[in-house]
Amino acid sequence: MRHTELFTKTRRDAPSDEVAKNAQLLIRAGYIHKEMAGVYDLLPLGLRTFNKVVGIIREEMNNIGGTELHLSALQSPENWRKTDRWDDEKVDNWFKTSLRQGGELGLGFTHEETLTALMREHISSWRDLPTYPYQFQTKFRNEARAKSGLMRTREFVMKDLYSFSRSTQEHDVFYAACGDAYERIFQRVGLGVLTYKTFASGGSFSKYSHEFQALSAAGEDTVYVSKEKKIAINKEVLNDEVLADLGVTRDELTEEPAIEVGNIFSLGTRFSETLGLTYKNEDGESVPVVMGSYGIGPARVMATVAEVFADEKGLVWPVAIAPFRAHIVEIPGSEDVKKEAEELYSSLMEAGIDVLYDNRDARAGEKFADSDLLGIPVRIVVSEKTLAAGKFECVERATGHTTQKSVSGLIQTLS
RNA sequence: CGGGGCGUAGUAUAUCGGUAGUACACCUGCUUUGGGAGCAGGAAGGCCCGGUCCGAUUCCGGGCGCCCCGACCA
Repeated sequence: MRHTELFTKTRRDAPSDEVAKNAQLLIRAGYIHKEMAGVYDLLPLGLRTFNKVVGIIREEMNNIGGTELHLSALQSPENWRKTDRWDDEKVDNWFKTSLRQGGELGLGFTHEETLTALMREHISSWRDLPTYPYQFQTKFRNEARAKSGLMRTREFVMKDLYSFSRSTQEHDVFYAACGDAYERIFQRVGLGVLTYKTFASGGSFSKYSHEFQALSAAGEDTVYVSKEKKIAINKEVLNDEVLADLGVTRDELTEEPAIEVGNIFSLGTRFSETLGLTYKNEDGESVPVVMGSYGIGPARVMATVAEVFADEKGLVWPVAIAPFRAHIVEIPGSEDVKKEAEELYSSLMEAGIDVLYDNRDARAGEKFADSDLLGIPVRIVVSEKTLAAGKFECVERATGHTTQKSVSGLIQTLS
């Protein structure tokens, strides 16, 4: 993409109504726009990174047998009344509205009810199980207090997968596989070393659930971590019994703030029993389906990566989720420089490399500052200097490491 | 939802009971061109409603919005 096609502008100043680093940087760099408290738009650059995160999650979900679908955001109260989650006394973060001709509606904050009810049409035999539908879909949560930029918003896309299994044993196998897939996802987006599969409150059907907590000063959660043993426990469930279960002592753990970037949860038969999702087993008996739910918020993942990797100059993206692989920065000079930059841009595009080409007629200082702020992994400078040298200047955003490369050298490095 | 703070051009800010100033961004021209250029000219602003006052952006009341702390966060 040519920079002149990108309508967003960078800002020198951080917005006065944001304190969170993720929001300040993403807004300054033109990745997102704040619509209101807890509600953000994804601008072209932000959408690119968001989609890369989504792509990684999708691949990993498909790899463990997930099947993508898309459920509605508008929810009829019917199923929620059955599970006793419609009443405002029970669930206080509903956005509710009504139909013109009367009748209540809710904007879904999760999808257990809808999907469980819908699966009654498709699951009737043991032969239909297990199955793992998932979606990337907008959730609405009427949070009492939105905060920390993209970390806690009122409208956000969630990848939510729901597992439908024949037995707890079968469920446990998938639960573990999904946990492993989550580890790969966070590894791939660059949060691997920071992210801990964390023991958390399990609810009525299992002793624990697991949260994936990325250690960060910006985190809202508190976890107790053993970095040696790669064990983490949410503060909410820290007690002697948990310590004994996990074979750690309190002394081995340090208290750390962390961001919950994902969670996996065993639901047992709570929803299937309440909503009547059963199957006939091999003996012809009607048995409730065993369920689990598994969530990741791609925008929160994006914000977490922004938060933990940014430096004083701006964003720093891992290659896997950067909006572009490389940033051609043309330092305006003679027509030859322009021609050279255009040719390089064409060559890289033809080689299938995602590249942003800063073809603006602006000064070097401004272009370098913008390039740093955007955080694209590699900057390729085209100028009178590089033209004279016969090679392009190639700078890694994360390290500042600079090399001189030919077109073929660049294509090789960036492919 | 409790407590605190804030609301002035596109952005970030200043001042003031009487003409609202600055920087960046924007428009025009000239110069400049490897780390957010210079000069000249230009366009652009007081969240809403009410009160006090000769006069309110300023003071008072209410509303709305935003931020922070706490509570809350299947």
